[in-house]
Amino acid sequence: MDLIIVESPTKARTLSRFLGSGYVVEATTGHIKDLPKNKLSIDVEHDFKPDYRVVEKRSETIRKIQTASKKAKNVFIATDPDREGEAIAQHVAEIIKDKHSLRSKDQKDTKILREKTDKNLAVSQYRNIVVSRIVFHEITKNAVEEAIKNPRDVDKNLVHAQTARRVLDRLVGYKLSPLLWKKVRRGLSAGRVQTVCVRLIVEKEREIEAFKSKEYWEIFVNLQTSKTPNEQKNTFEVQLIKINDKKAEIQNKENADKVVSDLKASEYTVLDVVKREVNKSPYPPFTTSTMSQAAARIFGWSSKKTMSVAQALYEEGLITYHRTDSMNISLEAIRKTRDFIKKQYGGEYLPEKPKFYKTSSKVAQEAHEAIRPTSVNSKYELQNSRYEREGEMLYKLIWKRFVACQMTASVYDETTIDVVTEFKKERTEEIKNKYLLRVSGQIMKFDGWKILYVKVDYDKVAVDSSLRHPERSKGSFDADPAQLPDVSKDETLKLLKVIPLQKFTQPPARYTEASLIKVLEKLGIGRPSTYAPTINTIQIRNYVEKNEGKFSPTSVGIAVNDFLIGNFPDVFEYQFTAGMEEGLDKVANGEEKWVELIRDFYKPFEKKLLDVEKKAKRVAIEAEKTGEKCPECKKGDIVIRTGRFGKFLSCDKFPECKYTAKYLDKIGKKCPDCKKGEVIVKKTKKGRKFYGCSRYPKCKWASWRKPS
DNA sequence: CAGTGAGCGAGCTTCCGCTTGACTT
Repeated sequence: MDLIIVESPTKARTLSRFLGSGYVVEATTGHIKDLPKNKLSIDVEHDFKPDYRVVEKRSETIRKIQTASKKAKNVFIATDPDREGEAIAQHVAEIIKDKHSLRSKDQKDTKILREKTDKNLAVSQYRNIVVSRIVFHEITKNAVEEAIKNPRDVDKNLVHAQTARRVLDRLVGYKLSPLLWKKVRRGLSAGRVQTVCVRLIVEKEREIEAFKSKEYWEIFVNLQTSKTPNEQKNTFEVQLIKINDKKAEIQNKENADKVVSDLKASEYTVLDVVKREVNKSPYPPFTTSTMSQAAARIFGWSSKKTMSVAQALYEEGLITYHRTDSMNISLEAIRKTRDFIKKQYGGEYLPEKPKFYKTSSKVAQEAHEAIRPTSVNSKYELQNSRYEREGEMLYKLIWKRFVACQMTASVYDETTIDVVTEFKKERTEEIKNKYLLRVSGQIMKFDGWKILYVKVDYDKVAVDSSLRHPERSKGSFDADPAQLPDVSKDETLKLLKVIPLQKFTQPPARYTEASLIKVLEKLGIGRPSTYAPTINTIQIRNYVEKNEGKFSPTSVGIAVNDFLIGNFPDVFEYQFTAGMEEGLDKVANGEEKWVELIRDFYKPFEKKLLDVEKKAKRVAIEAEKTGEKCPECKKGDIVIRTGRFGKFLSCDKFPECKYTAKYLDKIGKKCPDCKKGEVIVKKTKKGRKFYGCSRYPKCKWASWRKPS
């Protein structure tokens, strides 16, 4: 019997199904060793030696792996092919070795026979067991069999890269958080990822505050061609785009009036009619990031919800792994999908060659495939699940996006009509300006991959606004070309109407979960497994608030942000993680020692730490005023403060006046149960919002959903 | 189901990344 060890229990189940009886497959369920969280667990004085311990919650898992390893002939450690996976592999090797070392202690005659690395043959050998490391990037029988043919030893350099990553994050988090407890408020936290996340939100808010709206004008002209006698199709609308060969920028009413009067006094000639064919390629298959963005935009789901639903689909065997930064697709899946497309839609929907997609992210680890249905032929089934309905919605979204990514482009006919002004003879003297106006539009000639979004029954679920290409903002006015009359070069047109429109520039948009994840991914900050938890953390810490789906910073968030950015600018630079990744790559390649990497970071960091600890004053957090006067001392203002148990009301004359009161976040509705109390918004210890009655504990009504 | 803030000082809070459950007030 051979033992294979993977990370995910679902993966273990899948593997044992198609590998047969010669194999036992066990899962680690993530990391099995880590730094204990109640202390720093890093010996800064002695080369940053980390104190990795077995994770308490995994003791049962570890025991199972150890027991199974005793019966095995070969142990293949098949944890994910990335940095974290290599560290888990190392830890698995250690706990297996421990088991056998224990035996050698008990029974003097059984000891480790050999522990060495050969080039091809692998391996650490204990008595009659061979332990080796294998990797595969897709869950197919082929991939696993290939992997088993190519065993290797655990890559120590890659493990060291993980150690460096882990130690760095621990040092940043566990050195800066206590500093915040001292200088700002108890219970706060800082970290390489979460602090940058808050920073993005704070800086966006400041951009919005600093934003000054500017007036501008867009001018449209309705024209008529005499060539087409057919009444309904002989008019069209063009937009002013250039004045004297320069981009038309009209900033106020005076200028707009001048242009309008010029345009009214002009004659119009067709300068050019350009027709061309435009191809629109399908979108790449989903990754965690793009899937979360799409589900947020289309269904309005939080990333946490999307990930939970995806987890259910994954466990049900309906989709591939959902925490991934990769767009790779197994060749087998591509082949089957191509067969499906040809059969279902016909050859014109099938490109000559399969389409491959590549991640643009430099920090991508690509341990898994893209998110795709495990079988394009399989019908959706997820009965008796709490996510029955949502599961279907998400599955169909994933299914379409994936099948589409292997289909041909959709083809459009694009028509662009350019019109120039000439001046009526009698006014040539007055009007010196030359105006260029344009209209362009596209009409679908061949639907290609868009057939999935137009005709297929699945469409009720995903009328997909994410699929709109961002072609609109090219400065020219788009129209449906079916509505464009057939005009020709040098033709004279009749002016019908000039339409000036006053507009104002809009402030930048606040982040949503989706746009935040997009930026984090672009910056290489955080990983697919941490996007949702990070967004959760910064809300639980009360650094940011989500209102109508948009994030804004709280006064605590702003205070902490300014303190950290002010004192530790380099750690929370947007480029810091990218720099760290570069260093980690060097460690992984054996070009640099991990201890050196950490030392180079820690030396100046520690100095700064001591400096700030000594010099920085305690930061005052601005309390929000309610506008009410204190009923006790009649002098102070009532403000909203945050204590250990959440928000409460107090007098701002504290400590002279000790008035306090409960803070009730009323939504303006009576309790549906007792009809006497008010419905208020409360938060669980974990930070989740729920609705309750203000008369609690007299009335015990509570609900996760907002009462109607 | 009272308590919260400032300060006193005991004992506590805290990171990121890998993986799932247990199941919320």
